[in-house]
Amino acid sequence: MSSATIKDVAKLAGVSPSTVSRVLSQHPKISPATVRKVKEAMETLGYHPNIMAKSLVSKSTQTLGLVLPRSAEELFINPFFSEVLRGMLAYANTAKYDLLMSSAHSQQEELEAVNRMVMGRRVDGIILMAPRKSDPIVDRLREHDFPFVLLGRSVDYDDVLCVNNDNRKAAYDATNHLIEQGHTRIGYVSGPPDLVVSEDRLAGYREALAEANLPCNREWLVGTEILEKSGFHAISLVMNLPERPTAFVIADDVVAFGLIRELYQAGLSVPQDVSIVSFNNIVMSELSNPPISTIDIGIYHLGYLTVQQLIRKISGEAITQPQITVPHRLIVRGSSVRSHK
Amino acid sequence: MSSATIKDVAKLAGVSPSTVSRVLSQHPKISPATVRKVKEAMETLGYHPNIMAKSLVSKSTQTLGLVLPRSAEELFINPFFSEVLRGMLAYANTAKYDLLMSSAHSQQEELEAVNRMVMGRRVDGIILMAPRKSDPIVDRLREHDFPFVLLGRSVDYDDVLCVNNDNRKAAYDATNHLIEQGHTRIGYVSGPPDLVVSEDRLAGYREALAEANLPCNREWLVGTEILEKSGFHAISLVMNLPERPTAFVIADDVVAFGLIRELYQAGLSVPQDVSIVSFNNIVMSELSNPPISTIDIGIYHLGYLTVQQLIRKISGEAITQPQITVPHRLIVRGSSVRSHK
DNA sequence: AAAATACTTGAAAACGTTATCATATGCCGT
DNA sequence: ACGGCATATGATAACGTTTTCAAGTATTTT
Repeated sequence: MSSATIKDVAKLAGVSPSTVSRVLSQHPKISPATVRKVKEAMETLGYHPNIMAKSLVSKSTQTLGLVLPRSAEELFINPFFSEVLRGMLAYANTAKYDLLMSSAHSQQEELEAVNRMVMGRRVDGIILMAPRKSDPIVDRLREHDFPFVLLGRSVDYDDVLCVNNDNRKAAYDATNHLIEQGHTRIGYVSGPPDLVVSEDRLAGYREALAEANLPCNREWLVGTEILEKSGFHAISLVMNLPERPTAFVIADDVVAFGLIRELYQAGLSVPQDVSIVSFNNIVMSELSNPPISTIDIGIYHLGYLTVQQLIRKISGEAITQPQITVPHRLIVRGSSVRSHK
Repeated sequence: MSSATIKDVAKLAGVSPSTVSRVLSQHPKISPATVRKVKEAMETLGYHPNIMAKSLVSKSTQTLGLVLPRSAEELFINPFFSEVLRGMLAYANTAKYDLLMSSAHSQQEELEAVNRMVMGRRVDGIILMAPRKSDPIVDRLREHDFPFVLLGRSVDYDDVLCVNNDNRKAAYDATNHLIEQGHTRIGYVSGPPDLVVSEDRLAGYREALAEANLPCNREWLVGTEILEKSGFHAISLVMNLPERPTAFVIADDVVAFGLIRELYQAGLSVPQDVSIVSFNNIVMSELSNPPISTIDIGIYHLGYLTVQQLIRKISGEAITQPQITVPHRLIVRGSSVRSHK
């Protein structure tokens, strides 16, 4: 039951394939009568254009590539990912684009996947998530002048499209909030250290402390992976220090969840003994006990705008602002304010 | 900078395009010397095959379609989705398949997306998530004899491929666990009512109650959407009844989170006043306070096996078992056991 | 040593579209 | 009424692969 081709439609409608193609692409100079005939024929045959053939000649696939970074395991478990994907799909959908996803377990596979997509002309543009410092793939795509957009900040070039938060400022705000609550010993639990975002946030944290003339003890810097479990031991180490922090800025809500639980088991409670501010404002941060104070970074928007920028680039629209910053805002909840001091 | 074609490679290597194609597809009868020459040429030209052209003639795209249901908003916010996607991508990756995602806001769009993918020969097979009772898309794909797999149970046909849990038994187990803890008034908070899975779980819940000769009060059945917020009001209603439940089976961990918080705000605590068992075992259910007792349904596996089945079907392998059931297991945590009775 | 057989390569036709160019028809101005 | 000019359609050549068929060369068989 192989599907009908443009020729079948042409034959049934009594016109040439060219005419059918013109009807398909809504060519202006075509008589209403013919349009009707052709559409009728398409209907009765259940015709749908073969996208491969179409792409082959028109060189446009209406598809965007999304290669998941090799740290996908971490990302995935985090609701951050589904939310950003939701934003991406939302815009893609309005522009009639689809998303082609590929996952990679190693940098080698990552490069292969990009090559398959890009060089194989399988996608019109590509989205790169969570860039590391100086990513070879970025260089590659830049050389080939292939449309792509970074979800995150570009370290090396300032002409590449990217959509990002002001992570430095966000961490600065988070830290400042804790300072305003009267904390003087504030720790930091970071994400994967080679991610650009981790670096930026650490900088903002440091800046806020410096500005308030507060100490930034190396021992209070927990360098955990984004997965919640890995940080556990580190946390107990920190909390057993003679001079232990009374508050933490945490790079991710999921990590915060783990931390709260860990502290609870150690007999410490949030926010009475330790205050907490984290990042992302995932749905469950509001439902936690206590609810988690967090920086809402507009994840959905991040995804939405990323795709919007990419599609603009592909359509050849002039891009006035290659680097977009999505605003963040601090949401204060129970984890960082003690009801009765 | 348009990329090199197979002809360019052929010219540089001094052979015919056919030969290059044969090298590409690892044809057996081709001399080692030629292979070397051709590979060299491909290397220097940075050649990558054009997948569109390849698919056009070979009629295989190495791509699987995933159309997100119109209730995607709900699904997405739930970590369930990223986990199942992770499993899907993992297997797809090993088999060198990519995933083409499309989101739909209405049933109309859903059908369009499937048509674009299937009739446009853009994918080799398609994954359908969270099927509703008697889905027209299933009928359609069946008619066309197009490879597809259901993540969930097929209500109407027993020859369609599907990967599922024994949701009836899972709910039965969850309910039984609460009964064993001594509860006699057990409520149920369900997911979207038109989903097959909701129906199955409700049945299991009822069965367990009936078997234990316990009442199944209609007023204790909270029909919430899967999003955590919607259930709030309903819950307060239930808890204000003269004869209120002392335990709940909850269709989803995220809903459980919301419920615990809501109860807490009403001055009730878990598990002292109300016990809870839910479904999915998302990462955060372990990190909750108290940790949530839940049925682990093997989400990752669900996704992994779904793609495995689909690819088997596509490859024409004989499928002995069209319907696969992924085992579940009850994980007892703090939300359902009172430390000191 | 001739014939049969195996192995390796090339030429050309397909796959289902779009796009360019040419052609036929009807209409207008003079 | 006739050359010119829109307007609507058709023929044909791409697009970059794979695949079938045939042919050329090397190797074996009798």
